[in-house]
Parts: sequence; structure tokens; C-alpha cells
Amino acid sequence: MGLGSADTRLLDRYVKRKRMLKRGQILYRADEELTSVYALRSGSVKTYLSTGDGRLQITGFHIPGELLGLNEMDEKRYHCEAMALETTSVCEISLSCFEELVRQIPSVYYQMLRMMSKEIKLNQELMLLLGKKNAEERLATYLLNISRRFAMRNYSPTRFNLSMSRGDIGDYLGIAEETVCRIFTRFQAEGVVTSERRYIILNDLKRLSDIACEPYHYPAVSRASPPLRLVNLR
Amino acid sequence: MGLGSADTRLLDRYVKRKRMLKRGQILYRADEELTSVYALRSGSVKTYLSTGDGRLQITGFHIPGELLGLNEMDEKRYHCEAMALETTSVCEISLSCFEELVRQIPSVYYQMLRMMSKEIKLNQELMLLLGKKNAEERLATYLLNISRRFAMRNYSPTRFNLSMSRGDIGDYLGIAEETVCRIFTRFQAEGVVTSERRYIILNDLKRLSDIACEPYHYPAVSRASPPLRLVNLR
DNA sequence: CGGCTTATTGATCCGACTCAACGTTAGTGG
DNA sequence: CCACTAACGTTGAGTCGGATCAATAAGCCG
Repeated sequence: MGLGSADTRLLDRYVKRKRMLKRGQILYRADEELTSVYALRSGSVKTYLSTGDGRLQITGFHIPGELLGLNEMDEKRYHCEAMALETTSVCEISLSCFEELVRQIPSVYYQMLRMMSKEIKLNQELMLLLGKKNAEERLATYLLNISRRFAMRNYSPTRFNLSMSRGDIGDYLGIAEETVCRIFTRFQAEGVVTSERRYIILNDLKRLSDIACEPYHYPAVSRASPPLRLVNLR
Repeated sequence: MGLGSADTRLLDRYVKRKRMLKRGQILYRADEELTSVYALRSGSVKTYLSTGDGRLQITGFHIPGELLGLNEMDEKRYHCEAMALETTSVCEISLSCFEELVRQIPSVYYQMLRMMSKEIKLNQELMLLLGKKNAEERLATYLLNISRRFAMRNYSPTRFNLSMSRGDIGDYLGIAEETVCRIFTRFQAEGVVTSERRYIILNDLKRLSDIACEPYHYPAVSRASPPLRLVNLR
């Protein structure tokens, strides 16, 4: 199902160059022609869409191992803008090289479908959140998603550092920065989480699940197949 | 890029059976195993996700020519529930048949990527709407999207019948049914639209674009490549 | 150390929700 | 074909969650 290590090594030959981004630097802009796809090696990236008058909606936070730019097959043009949240390293793979790769390793095609399918699901969950949940439910849902994501990578599901600001969280959850703060304070007062700026401890996953209005999953159940790794991380 | 008519005829052999649905009937449920994909022939379908306590978010309205169930490659399990909005006819294609088809016509693979890519873009636009737009902007955006969709199929972009109720529109736009009504009334008072229950006339596309906070496109510019037709319609 | 970004808290206000009532339409069964 | 009924659409009144504006504190980077 995944690529073997031989495939990974083969891929190394296709990698054009590594790029380092500092916090706030832009990887690509909306409407720009799609020339490359990017594999994230370290750091993190936000992608977002904006209205004509400057309001923006963050559509996703991306972490090492993920591939950026593959959702754009339809028009060969980036739809979102992508910005580094911290010092970030990506591998740039030119589109022609990537297409050559797909010819050599056809299973990548199927992997792409799976990745896009997963993205669609994530997006739909986010729509449910944006359309129907209140601010508390939004933040609880968000913290649980982060937690699962860390658990999947064998990091602690209950203690972690966020790479995004309160404002970014708000722009992702469709609420104001101030509301994010207030609810962090409220959760802290109730003992559900401990938060010291970007360092977060989740004290009660069960209660968070209740607040988020989601069924409770015991942490670190990673029955799902591992994500596709196109590059060696770090 | 698209399938030829020979391919379409070939596909006919793979179509297992046609299903007729009446308004309110369910095509598939969330968490059900993915056994078939469905090509919509006539009518319309809504897909939606729901929270544990019954709130729901409509993730899309689907019209003839579209393929349902292809977003589920990741876990081979439907993620949304799909319900007919009116009397609707679909072609059921079993998953094994579809996989056989893909082997015989590899271009379908690429088409699937394009379709999913387009869906991701639509979903992201909807996220921006849900996260950052007010009720007026939401309804204006919605009416314009419908209009473009009709224009693409050579129907009138300014006069049409909606197949969904006010409640459905609200559940799609993340606002209450009553709010949808009020804003229809307001738009009507301002002369931007004329609405007689589900029959809608858009009197001023330019003004709608301004309200929606989107750049104005002259109607019926369909430079985009036509959608994939897997079945003959009607 | 100084300037800048980020985080937090308070006060006020408003858009949209909820609840409720009522008119209208379409669908059903006799 | 008509009467009945349930679903749909509309409008009003009152309320409230979260936005906005504003001020201050706390880190962070050069």
C-alpha cells in the first residue's frame, strides 16, 4: 500500500531542491501557476483562502510528511496561499518530475486518491464545525484533532507545543482571536486543559470529547494505515 | 481529456442497475460500507454530515452528471449520508465493476483526481463562506454558485427552480431557515432577486457579486472543461 | 534594552438564533 | 376530484453568543 524504501530512494533523485522558509514566508500564492509540489520535511505550514476585502479562512495546518500542492490537479493553479508558521524545510519536486515519478511507480496514483479522499473528509468535518458548532465545541474539537495527529506520530497526545498563534486558531475555527483566548481561560479554570501560551496540556480527553460533541476514542489507537512518506523526515 | 462515446458505451456494460428514489429517500448512510458508486441521471441529492446530537451540515448538493461515492477511497466507507431532494434516478455501479473499468480505461484515474480536486476547491470556498461571511454574503454567494452551475449546463443563469427547501439552504450555509427567508425578502425588496417560493429570478448579477464579495464574472463564460459524463443523462 | 508581536481581559453592541404564530402549498387518501 | 393534513415559507419579538474596540501585560528578536 505504501511506498517501499527503494521507492523512497528512487524519489530522492527527483527532488529538485530543498527550500528553507522562515516564519511568515510564503511558499506559494493563490492563482500562481502550479509548477512544483512540496513535501514538508520539518516545521509547519498554514494554507488559507481570502475574500476580496482581506478576511481570511485557514483551510489547513500542515506538518512534516505531508504533500502540498496536489489538490490543484484540476486547473494546474494553486487555489490557496501557503505560509510557514515557523522555520520550515520543504523539498520542492517539479511537476514534470512528479509526473515522471507517477509513471514509474503507478501506486502513487492510488496513494494520491487516498490522500485527497482523506483531505475531503477533514474538510467536511471542518464544515460541520464551522456551520454548526459553538465556540467551545470548536476549540475542543480542534484540540482533540491536534492530539490525535500527534498520537499518530508517536508524540504525546496530551502535552505539546502549538506552532500557530491564537489568531491563526481563530482564523481556522471561524471565531475571533479574543474568543479563542477566553475559551482557553475557561477550559483552564475548569481544569480541562492547562495552557501556558503555546504550550498545552490536555488534562481530560474524555471531557474534551464531551464538549466537542464527538464520540470518545482512547488515545493512540492508530489502526489507520500510516501516511504516505515521500521523503525522509528531518 | 474526457471519455469518448465509445468509452461511455463500454461503461454501460458495467452499470449494474438503475435506482429510483423518491424525495427524502436515502441513497446511502454514513459509516456504511462502500459497495457501489452512483452516477446521478436526473433529480438531485444532498449529502450531509451530522453531530451526535442531531445538528447537521449539508456538504453538497448534487445534480445530474455527477458521481457520488468516489470521495471514499480512503476507508472504503461512506463518510456522509446522501438523500434525494426530489424524484431522482441514479445508476448504481458496483465497486468491483468500477475498479475493472479503471483498469480498462486508465484515463478515468486522472479524471477522478480532477473531480476530487474540484471538490476540494468547492469545499474550501464553502469553508471561507462558513467561517467569514455574514448571512447576506452567504446567500448571495450561494445564488451565484447555483447560477454558474446552471449556466455551465446551458440553462438560464437568471431564472431557475431550486430543488431544495429554505431549511436545506440554511443547513448548507450555516444559518437558520428563518434567516434565509428574511434575506430573500430583503433581496426582493431591494430588487436584486425575485423569489416565489422555489422559483427564483436573479435581477442583478452584478449587485449580487458585490454583496457576495466576489469578483463579477459575466454569465455563461464556460471556459472550464466540461464535467466527466459517465452515463447518458435523462 | 527597546520595539514589535502575541496574549489576555473588559465593556459594549449587534447579527443571527430561538420560539412562536400564521398563511400557503403540495401531497395523500378517500 | 376534493378535502384534509403535513410540510414548507414567512414574519415578529425577544435574547444572547460572540464580534469589535480598547487597554494592558508578557514574551521574543535583533
